[in-house]
Amino acid sequence: MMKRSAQPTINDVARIAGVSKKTVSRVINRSPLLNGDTRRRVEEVIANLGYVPNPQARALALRRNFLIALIHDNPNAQMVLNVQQGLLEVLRDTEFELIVHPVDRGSPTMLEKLGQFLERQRPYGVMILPPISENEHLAQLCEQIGCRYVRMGSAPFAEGPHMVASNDREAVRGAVGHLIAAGHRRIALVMGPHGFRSAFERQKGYEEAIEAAGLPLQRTLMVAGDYRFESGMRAAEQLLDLSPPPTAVFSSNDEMAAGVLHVARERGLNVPQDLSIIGFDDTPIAAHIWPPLTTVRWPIATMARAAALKLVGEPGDEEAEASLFVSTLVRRASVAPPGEG
Amino acid sequence: MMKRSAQPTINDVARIAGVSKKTVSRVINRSPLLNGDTRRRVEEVIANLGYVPNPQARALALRRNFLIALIHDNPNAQMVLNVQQGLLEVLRDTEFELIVHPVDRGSPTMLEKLGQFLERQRPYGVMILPPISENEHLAQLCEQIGCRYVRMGSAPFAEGPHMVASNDREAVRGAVGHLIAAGHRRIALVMGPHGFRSAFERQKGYEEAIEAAGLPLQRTLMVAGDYRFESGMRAAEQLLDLSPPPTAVFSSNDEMAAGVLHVARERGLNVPQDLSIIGFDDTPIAAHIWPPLTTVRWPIATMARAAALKLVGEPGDEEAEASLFVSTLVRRASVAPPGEG
DNA sequence: TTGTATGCGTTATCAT
DNA sequence: ATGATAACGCATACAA
Repeated sequence: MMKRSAQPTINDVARIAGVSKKTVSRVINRSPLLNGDTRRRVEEVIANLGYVPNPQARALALRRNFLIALIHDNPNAQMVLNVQQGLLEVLRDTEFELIVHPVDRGSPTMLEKLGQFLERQRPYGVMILPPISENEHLAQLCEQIGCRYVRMGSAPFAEGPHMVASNDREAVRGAVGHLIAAGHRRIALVMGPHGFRSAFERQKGYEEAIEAAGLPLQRTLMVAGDYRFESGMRAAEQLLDLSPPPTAVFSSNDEMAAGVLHVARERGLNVPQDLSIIGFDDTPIAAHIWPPLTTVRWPIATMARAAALKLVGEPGDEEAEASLFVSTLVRRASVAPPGEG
Repeated sequence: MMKRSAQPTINDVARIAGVSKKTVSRVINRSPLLNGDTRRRVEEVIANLGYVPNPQARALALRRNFLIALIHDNPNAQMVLNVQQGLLEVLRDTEFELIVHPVDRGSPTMLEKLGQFLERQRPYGVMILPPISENEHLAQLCEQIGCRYVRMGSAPFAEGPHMVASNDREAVRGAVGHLIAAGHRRIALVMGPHGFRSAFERQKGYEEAIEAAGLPLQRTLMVAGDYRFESGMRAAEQLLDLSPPPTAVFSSNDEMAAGVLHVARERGLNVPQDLSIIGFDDTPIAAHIWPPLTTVRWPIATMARAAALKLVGEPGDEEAEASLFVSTLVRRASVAPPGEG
């Protein structure tokens, strides 16, 4: 029976500690009914041997893997990465690993495939990113399969244990309020794509700020976009052709804001003197374009950490209780009072 | 024994097909010694039942998981994400899943921890990103443990089956050559951090291009950076204080190039009229700043796909043979002939 | 509080 | 070419 070459198993621990496998198993799984002495003795052997339970065997016996799955579809790259970082900060030094599973929203078999994935892989928990997180069927699927899940979104559309949300509406209200406070009266909105909760919330935030200031809501100042650079350019062209053109624009994300900036520059406009711009996301682009972009930063990594804690944390963890996170306005150089209009 | 509720198992298939478990197993694993009739019959039952082998059980029996691990440390976000996309394109619709495992280069226990990770998780294969991919000990570790691996880098520093490399040196030679062809003679280099192979290769490419043109290699025109925006700014300040200042600068990545652009703008310089700039990476930033940045694009996603194929593909796959990939110069608006010097 | 026997779903060994 | 039986390493039911 010489196979001491590889990892020690639960049998080795049991034999050396002079107890049964089951007792070792109890120590590992923190069973409450266990003699303190026995526990200490076993723990010592475990430490000496450097024993770590075999994840594959555990997964088979428990019918549950020690994996956290990140499910997303087509959000911006920076967000996915920030989420991964936040998740991994919590998962680091735990027995959990992160598995990334993109899906094709729009595919008719998406739910079916995801169901197969969950039933096969049996992850310990899943983190679902927007916009696919808004899909109620997906949440129900997790529920049915009995898989823990946390949804991320721009508004709290689920219960606390299953949700990490930012307050996009409020944040945008603040951002547009900042424009109004600077003296702007003709403020445009570049919207996100139809059907996205984030786009909806940001639009609402804009509308509420405009109305709160007693300003008229003008449809011509609200133009559609799809969160991409090019759509920001198209929106800017449409907006700057207006007479009079807006003196400021709030863009529902940074990438479109960069597009607006691009067009403004092409037309010889000075930002912010001739046109103020505010974006949303605080991507690296925002700080690196010229002028540096005033934008809304949402605490993605913090939200991801909280989500991971909800998924794998001990109950009662304070940090895991939070499920609403506030975004803040990052003031840089793309906002100024309006010029002579 | 009523548990037909869940997934069908290999036993169900065997019973219905009227064969033994082992035979089903042989079908699944494409064993060559198998009667064609039997195979077809079993395959039919498998299809009818929608049977899929349980990954956890396979992992336990095979002592090998059907996971591909992406190991990286602190490279730029865009690269990690592009790699993930490339990898996932190949892994999609296979039995493999992607698991992301960042490491802390510099930590003295890094190798040890990684060893534990590999022995515990037993991934089917690992993809190692630069700069940690340059660590020979890590490669040896994979070798010892018997884990397939592919290293990614800026030069082919390993054998084909274990390497996907770009030709940074040649690409930079071309980029700097482009500057020289435009008439520049005082061309600066913003270097990457010491110890990075990519930084080294890009520097060599610069030097080779300068020397090939019969130009003098001037140390004052070669300034250190660390691949971050701020270091690009510091480099630019140092460079633009020179008299005469350079008429063009090649930056070893886009982020630093954006920093150079930033400082040039602060000093009232026009780009490209007063200063031409070329970057490296073709990150989204490059296309979205003003002026759009001429830069070197390396085919990260393609490299990642090839790596995935090396890891999980059938032997003989042509696409999996490739291990050197060419980067190309993307000409945008940040290069012009030098003004009156 | 602890141990025994058995199951999880697959693959490997060694028969036939 | 196929099958019976034993791993694989851990957890659970039930007994002690």
